[in-house]
Amino acid sequence: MLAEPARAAILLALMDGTTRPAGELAHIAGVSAATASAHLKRLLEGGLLGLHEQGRHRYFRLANDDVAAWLEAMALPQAARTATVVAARDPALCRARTCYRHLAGQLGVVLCEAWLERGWLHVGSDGISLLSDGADALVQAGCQEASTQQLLRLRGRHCLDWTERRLHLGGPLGVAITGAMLDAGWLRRAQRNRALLPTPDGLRRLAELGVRLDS
Amino acid sequence: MLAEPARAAILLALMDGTTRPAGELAHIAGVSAATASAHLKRLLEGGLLGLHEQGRHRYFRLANDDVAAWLEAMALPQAARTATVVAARDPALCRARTCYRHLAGQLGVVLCEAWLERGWLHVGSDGISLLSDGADALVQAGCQEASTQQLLRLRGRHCLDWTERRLHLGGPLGVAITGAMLDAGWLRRAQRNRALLPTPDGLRRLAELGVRLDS
DNA sequence: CGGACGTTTCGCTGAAAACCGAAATGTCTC
DNA sequence: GAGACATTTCGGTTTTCAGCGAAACGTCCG
Repeated sequence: MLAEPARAAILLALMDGTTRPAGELAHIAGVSAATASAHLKRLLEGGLLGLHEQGRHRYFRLANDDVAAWLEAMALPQAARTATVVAARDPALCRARTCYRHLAGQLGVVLCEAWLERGWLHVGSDGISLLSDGADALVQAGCQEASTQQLLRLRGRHCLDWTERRLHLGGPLGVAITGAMLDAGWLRRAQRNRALLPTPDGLRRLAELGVRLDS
Repeated sequence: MLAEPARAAILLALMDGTTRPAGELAHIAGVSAATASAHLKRLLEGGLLGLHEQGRHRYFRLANDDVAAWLEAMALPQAARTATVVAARDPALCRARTCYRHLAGQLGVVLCEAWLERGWLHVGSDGISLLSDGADALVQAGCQEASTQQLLRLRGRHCLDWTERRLHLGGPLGVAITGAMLDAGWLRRAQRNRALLPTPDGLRRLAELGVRLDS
């Protein structure tokens, strides 16, 4: 499936969680609409893509979080070679970005590390869970959008960061926490790419929670 | 690389950590020696295989643990469909087996779970480490082959089990612990497949370390 | 209704590569 | 040194499939 450059380009373009019509994906992949249509059909039948039809448009997205995690894992060996190049090109992308739908980059790694240290995150055999101390702290710091009940139920998983080469928090729990921070205005999505820009207020709140960026 | 069934079969055959000559791999993949030779050349140049030449034989193996982990990750979606079939076919394989070179199956999952519970394993952002309590217990239980100094330095990583659907201990630390248990005679390799057979003595020792199999 | 637009289907071409048999290479054994 | 064996290289055939243009289909808009 990923052996074809055109298909890889399509999947890569969707890895930020966006939803795009067929024509745009054809342009991104650099092939004709007819060719792209054939690829999209195969990816759809292979269960890698999801589809949302609306009028004469057909919007494609990754099928689910598992697919995104799988693609991240697949891309690791290749990314190891070009990681330095990517990192040097965009510092913002290196500091904080979305890894599909959860927080990655320096900020993601530091958060995972700090909260493990404080005992807010617990690693069990069924995944990573957020303990009540952590959930309470998150809400008290102003992240009211986070539903404590929900956060305690969700489980996360480790995800290897291809710029930092260290673990950060992914899975449903990671997605929920990242979403709550976006809703609370701590982070803002960049227009151009997958970068996440911390707001001044967000930086302050995160520091209260033990998440400090060196630079 | 994996798009070709013949190449996939070759890699799959080497995933148990074995080392096999070209002719055998050709037979396993169901292609002629000439075809297999071409595939092996590509896999070698691609850095996926390692080579050990001995006389007129050329023995191939996976290049390193990273490749094995990568293949495991690749195979996950497919394994999910056929997992039940495989599990039903061989109970021994389901209880304990090698996942490349570390312990997997029920025994691997239970070990990881129990030692996390006891605080012998610690999950940090740089991987999973064995704390001195755990290393001491392992040696005291009779696993003298384990070098305490070395074990404390090594780091492990989570590995998702495709029969149990839960996490177990992989990475260099997992390999070292599994190797020590094999050397100590707690486990024995099966002839036919990747199964690991616990010896009566091994079962007793493992139970002392909190690793109990239900059945 | 009719034209513009996004998308898919169809028919076809060309290039990549998987595959095999035969021959060549290198190694072991007698 | 001769023959058996494992493996690779070479030459050639066949299969596979990405890719495109043209046509067909369905939707939106005036």
